[in-house]
Amino acid sequence: MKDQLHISEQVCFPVYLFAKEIISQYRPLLEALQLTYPQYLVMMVLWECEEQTVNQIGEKLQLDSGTLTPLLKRMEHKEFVDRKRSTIDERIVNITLTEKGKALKEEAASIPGQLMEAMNLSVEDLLVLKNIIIKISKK
Amino acid sequence: MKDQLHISEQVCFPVYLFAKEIISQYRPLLEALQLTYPQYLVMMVLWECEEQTVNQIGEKLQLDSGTLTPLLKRMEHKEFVDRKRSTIDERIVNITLTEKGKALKEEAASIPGQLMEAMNLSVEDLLVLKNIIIKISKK
DNA sequence: TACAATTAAATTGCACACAATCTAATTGTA
DNA sequence: TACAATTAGATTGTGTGCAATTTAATTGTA
Repeated sequence: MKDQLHISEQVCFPVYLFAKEIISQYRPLLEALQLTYPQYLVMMVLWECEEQTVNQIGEKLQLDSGTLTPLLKRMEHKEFVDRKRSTIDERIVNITLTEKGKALKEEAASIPGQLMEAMNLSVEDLLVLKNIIIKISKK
Repeated sequence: MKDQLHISEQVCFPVYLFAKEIISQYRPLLEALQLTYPQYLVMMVLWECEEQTVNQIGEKLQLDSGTLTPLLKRMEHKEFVDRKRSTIDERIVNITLTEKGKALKEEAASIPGQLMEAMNLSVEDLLVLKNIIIKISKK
């Protein structure tokens, strides 16, 4: 039996490396928009629905308040979002897109295509990969 | 044409989520060994070859000195590795396993199996995933 | 042999990521 | 209605991850 504690035998290591590679390919593209990758994910969630609570964003992106609170404050400082505590339930903080945040969507439109080109990926490759991960994750 | 800036259309997001999921499944298993996932990767590299430079470890794991230097210091503090500056070339720091570090391999032997069980993954699933990522990454 | 270029780590600074805890507000229920 | 339980965010602390810079050592070359 092969030694499973061998880096070349690891299956999770390539996933870990690939995820880092993706983010590093996004970095220069997103830098032009003053966004990091997690911030870009938040923007995508907000472009779909312009007002959401911290919790709703966190559920969609699988991030907790310990990550999101400071991240959203940085995005507020860059004037992409507003943070307002709900008057109906004061525990809740509503995140809304600013005009600047909405406008950023146009600039971001070319990012998905640019990324695929940068990584030299085909639509087919990505679909196969995505479907396998979704299939595995769903178990 | 579909809106590519839609979280559900993203291919990279599932990879990012899956990588985080893997690490979170490793966490409780590795905690018993007092290791984090990146530290576990370093240990695997060292179990293969008990003396390596910071650079060699960094190349294998795709991590730079900004990440590795403090990480290795934490591992030194836990007495899993020794850090010794080379006498031949004083720019180089050699990392070696301590006896405690070598012994940890026995305890770690069950981790790969436990992880697959925890994530409910089959060998087939993982091989397919690994091969696709390697194929895509190699382009 | 001087000395510029290169190399290996370390350092600094910023931004996640997450566990654990805390605070304040709301809800459920006796 | 009191009041315990729950909920939403914020905070604290630790550990990556990486860009940029720094320091010290070594190498290449005029």
